[in-house]
Amino acid sequence: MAGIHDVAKMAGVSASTVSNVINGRAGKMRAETRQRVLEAIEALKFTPNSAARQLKSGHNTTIGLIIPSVANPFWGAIAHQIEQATRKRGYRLLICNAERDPEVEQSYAETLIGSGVMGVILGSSPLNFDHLKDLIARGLQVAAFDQRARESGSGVACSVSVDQELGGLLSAQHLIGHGHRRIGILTGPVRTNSRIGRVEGVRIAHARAGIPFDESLLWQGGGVSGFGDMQGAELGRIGVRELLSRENPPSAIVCGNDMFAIGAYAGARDLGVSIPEELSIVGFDDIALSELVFPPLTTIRQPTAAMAEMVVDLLIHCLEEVGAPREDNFVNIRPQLIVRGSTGPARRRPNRE
Amino acid sequence: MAGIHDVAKMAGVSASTVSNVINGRAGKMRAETRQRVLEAIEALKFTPNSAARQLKSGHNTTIGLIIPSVANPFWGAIAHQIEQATRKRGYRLLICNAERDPEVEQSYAETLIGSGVMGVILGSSPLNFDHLKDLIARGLQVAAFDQRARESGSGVACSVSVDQELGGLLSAQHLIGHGHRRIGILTGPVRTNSRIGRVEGVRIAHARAGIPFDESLLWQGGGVSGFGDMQGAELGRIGVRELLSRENPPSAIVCGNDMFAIGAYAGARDLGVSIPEELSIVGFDDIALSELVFPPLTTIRQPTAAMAEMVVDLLIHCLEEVGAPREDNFVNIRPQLIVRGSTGPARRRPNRE
DNA sequence: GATCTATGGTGTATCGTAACACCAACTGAT
DNA sequence: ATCAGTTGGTGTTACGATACACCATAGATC
Repeated sequence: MAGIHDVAKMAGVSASTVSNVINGRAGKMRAETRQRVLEAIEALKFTPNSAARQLKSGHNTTIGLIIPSVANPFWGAIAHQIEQATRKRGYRLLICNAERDPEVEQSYAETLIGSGVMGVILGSSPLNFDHLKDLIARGLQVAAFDQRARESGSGVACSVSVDQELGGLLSAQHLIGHGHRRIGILTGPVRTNSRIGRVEGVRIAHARAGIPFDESLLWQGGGVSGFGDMQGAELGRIGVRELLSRENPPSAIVCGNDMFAIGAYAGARDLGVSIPEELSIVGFDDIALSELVFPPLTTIRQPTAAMAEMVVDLLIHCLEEVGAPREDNFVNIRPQLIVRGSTGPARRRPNRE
Repeated sequence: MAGIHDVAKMAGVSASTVSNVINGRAGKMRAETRQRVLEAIEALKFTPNSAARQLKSGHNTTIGLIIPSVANPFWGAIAHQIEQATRKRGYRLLICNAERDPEVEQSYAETLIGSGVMGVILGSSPLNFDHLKDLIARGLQVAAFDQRARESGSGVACSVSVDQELGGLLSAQHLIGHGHRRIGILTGPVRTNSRIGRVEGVRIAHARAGIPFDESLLWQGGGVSGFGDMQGAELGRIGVRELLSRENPPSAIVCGNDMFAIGAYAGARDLGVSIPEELSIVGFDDIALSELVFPPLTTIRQPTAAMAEMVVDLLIHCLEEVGAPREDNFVNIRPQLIVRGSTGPARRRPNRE
């Protein structure tokens, strides 16, 4: 492996000059010298050793992304968009899978900080950031994605999120507007701020319409320890079957995300229940698939491309200008209800009682 | 940020001893000393700086994964499984999105090598590895995933892949067995070895059955420059509409992957064509979604979990034992036909001629 | 009592780069 | 002729962890 000195020797200059060439300080030398150095770099296939580089400069241009699961297309798409946004700004992205497990998250964050990363985007929407407090104290900048980091006490530098509560509200209002009175919820464990917000929105919609929300219709799948991110669709399938087998089943279901909804399609089919005639379903996220399944899924759209650009912008800003976080570092975006074919008027319910 | 010296000072030992503690050379010191060091590490929240560490040792325990697109659930799942396998072996994984673009691939590979990564798993199945030749010459170990690296001239260290040709063969044979005589193919540009293999398999099945393969039914979407990995489903939708609008449309379609197939479902629906009664569809990959869509998708299963373990094993082996690559570093796995509901007997075709 | 050998450490060079303080040579003005 | 300013560099040091050679002390052996 060629080092900067080899290049310097070949070009007949000092290592410092080579360093200057590499780092674009073109004004510091003659064009001719620069050319010679460039040729030597080319000839020796020299790549600056980033370990050494960041050892000296103390930081690097990599940011980390910690998400629940790349296996969920929503997070896959997000990762993809964040990666693009990151690359456009001259940074690189390190993607980590943490399954929402605080320990794994912490371990990855430590790994990241150890490799010089100073900024991390966290997609898991945890209830608190205690597990990262030490890291934050050591200078790690954390951007929360998927929840608004309200109390500045958390130490989070910035956040970008859809207004989860509004999303839940919109989906439930849409259903209520169609005459649905018993609305179920299918979600992973309601132990993250994003899910809490969504469920709360559904409750508020009920309250506003003067309809009681039956807590027994809140189905949470994903086990005691897990969060059901990997197997969202499978859980949706199971959950819907369970809800529909009840005494007094719901006529509509709000899903924690689109994968749950797609699983719910399968579960409803298993039972011979047709959508939207007998059961209305609303998703959340608006992944690309939502439009392709049948019936096309009514869902809450998160403008992920714009959000990706935004977090990356905010985080890099926090990284480069070490000012105190301002209030507008915490962005809340209005989600949008996309009405497609999976929701319809509530049919007269065969009154069993 | 605490360094090793701060820890050393606090524990009243030298930096060397701290280093020994960190690196598990427990025999080198008294248990009591070790304990003191450990406590100091804890108190100072010390994380070894991996940049400095790998500067000295020259390498690190990170491997890279370069895939076409995390936005495709197949690759998302693969990334997830490779990440798990990697972590189990004490390595970390750097995931990169390269869209099959040789230039982006090369740039990421350079970035990776610059950050000390010595092994990369490549999922893009390119026709050749010329763009990585220089990097390989500089010591980068490349594992090909999704294609068998036949000629050792490529410099690839190992490979794990499903037998693509066999996959194509199985899917086409299944359809031919159901009486289909006009079989279409829906795929991204046939400019990667994996796709070439799959298509070739379909051709072979035709040849064996003595049926001519109509080349005009090979639909390739994804543009001249792109590879159609991000928008597979969208392309499948467009492609199927195009094929079905022909004079003499196919009665069955083999799809390049499951996302194409799912898109094809939507396209067929757009045209009011029912699956499998009027059109049979076979996918490739067997992603989790395949079982959930309706009708459940007949597809070719790639045993991704096992394959992920295998590549990681092989690559780490190549990394650690610097022996010459043996023949069994190149694994070819038999894919499996999973028959579900999207394929059925060919109906009598309304003979338009 | 002298020497040997574990045991349990320490001191320091080293990795490849960047930052920073220099400096040589030339130009043009006085 | 002298000086200031500019251009185009050079030399040295520091970054943080590690490997390796080295060393101090205690107890064992002759």
